[in-house]
Amino acid sequence: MSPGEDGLIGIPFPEHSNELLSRLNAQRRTGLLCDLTLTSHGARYPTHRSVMAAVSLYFRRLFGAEEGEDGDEGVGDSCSVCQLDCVSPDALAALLEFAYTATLTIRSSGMREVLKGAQLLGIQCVADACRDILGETGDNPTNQQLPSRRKQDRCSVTRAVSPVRPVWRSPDETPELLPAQGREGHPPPAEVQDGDTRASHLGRLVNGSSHWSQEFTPIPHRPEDTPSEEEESGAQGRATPHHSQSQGGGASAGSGRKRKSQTPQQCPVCQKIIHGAGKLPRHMRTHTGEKPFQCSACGVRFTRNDKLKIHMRKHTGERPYPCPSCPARFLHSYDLKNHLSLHSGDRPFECPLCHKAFAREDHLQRHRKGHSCLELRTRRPRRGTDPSGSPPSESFGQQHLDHMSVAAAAQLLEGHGGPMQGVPLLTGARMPYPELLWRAIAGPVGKALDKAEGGSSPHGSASVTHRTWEEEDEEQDAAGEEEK
DNA sequence: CTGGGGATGGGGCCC
DNA sequence: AGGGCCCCATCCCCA
Repeated sequence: MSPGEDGLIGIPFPEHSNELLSRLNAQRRTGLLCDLTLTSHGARYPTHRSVMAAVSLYFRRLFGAEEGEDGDEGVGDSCSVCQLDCVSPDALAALLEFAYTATLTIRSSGMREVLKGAQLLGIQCVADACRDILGETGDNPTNQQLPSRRKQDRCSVTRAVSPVRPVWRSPDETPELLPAQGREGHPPPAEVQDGDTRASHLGRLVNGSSHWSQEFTPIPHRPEDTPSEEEESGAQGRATPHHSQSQGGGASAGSGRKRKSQTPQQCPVCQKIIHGAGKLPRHMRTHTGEKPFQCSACGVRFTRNDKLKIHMRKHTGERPYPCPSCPARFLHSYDLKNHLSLHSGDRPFECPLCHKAFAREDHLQRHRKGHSCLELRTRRPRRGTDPSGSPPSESFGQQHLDHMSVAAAAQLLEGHGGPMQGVPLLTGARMPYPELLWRAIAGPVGKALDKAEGGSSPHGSASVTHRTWEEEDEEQDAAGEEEK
């Protein structure tokens, strides 16, 4: 892994959004922290402004939470009741349920009312889903879990504002949805189409489908390296990053990164470039923790099916790698390789400092990381130089030479020097998340905390130090001056 | 501290 | 392009 160039790492918590929504819903049901009550024909629905503003463009604009709005015109905190008689109570309840559960549960007979409410309130995905069902299957009562879709004719979308605006008579009065009339700070609807006459009491209403859809139109100037919501969610799951190739004739929105045509793909979480076609989903599971491959014998789960396959050898007793020199058999080919070095007595991995030889490279690394090689610790090299100060063993091949230089640098950062210039060392997902987080924040504050807590990370990984060579140099220099 | 086994994640090759 | 299979490097754990 290329150590995070910017020192930032992403630690996903896939369940967070669900848990958050679930708790908000629980608060709604108990009325806890509810600061907004929606009413419809006498029915009252306690809710949260922030949630409604998040889910509904109407409320976003109502509360002045829309980007670029200063909120001056928004409804102040004093208003707590919003009368929405234009939306039927059942539809309003369904939309609120959707807002807090991400699931729309409605009767087919109420589909049209929900569609109308979704259009009025600017809940685009619900409106789209309702239209799809009404248009495609009409009265399909079974399809109650409606997918969130953005399928629409974006070519016809024009910049539009809320077709309706609330009227607040006083802080204690309830607002009503009325036709927009050029609200200050907002241009009037750029394109007002023939209205839905069913909402007659709202006066001239627009066809909500196009007026709210702009809300979900991809932002053309979105930074190139910022994954969209769709990319994010897709990458967090098993899907590969993608753009819909057919929407709007392709080519336009988002400048169309064509990852699919490129073998290397960048992880949206850790920014690592993953080589190999189809390898990104595999990598993403290291972030999500998803382990879709379960052993049928013992239930242990794995992130990869090839690891499960190897695991199954433990149950079947299969050890496909026999040693030609002894009866030993092994699960892995590299286990056999390690084993063969025992027969040959080869110890090709020699510590350049104490010249102790090891049969395995990782054992050499461990040796050099640990406290066994005192010479390394006393003769600490400057950062960026070969820690040994001498060429490695001649038994090393060139490939090994290259490896050693890299490994040595990694060791310096990992085990002896700490992150270079405070940049956390990204050593891969093998490091537990708390440790990764600790390293991510292990800037000056983290180091100070580290020293204050005896040099241990929050969960006791005392072997991890965050001191840099510069820090040690400074300390040594200071000590030298004190001696003078 | 060391040797050894096993787990994990990335890359290459192939289908 | 996606996935299977394999190898490799690295890490963790235990004796």
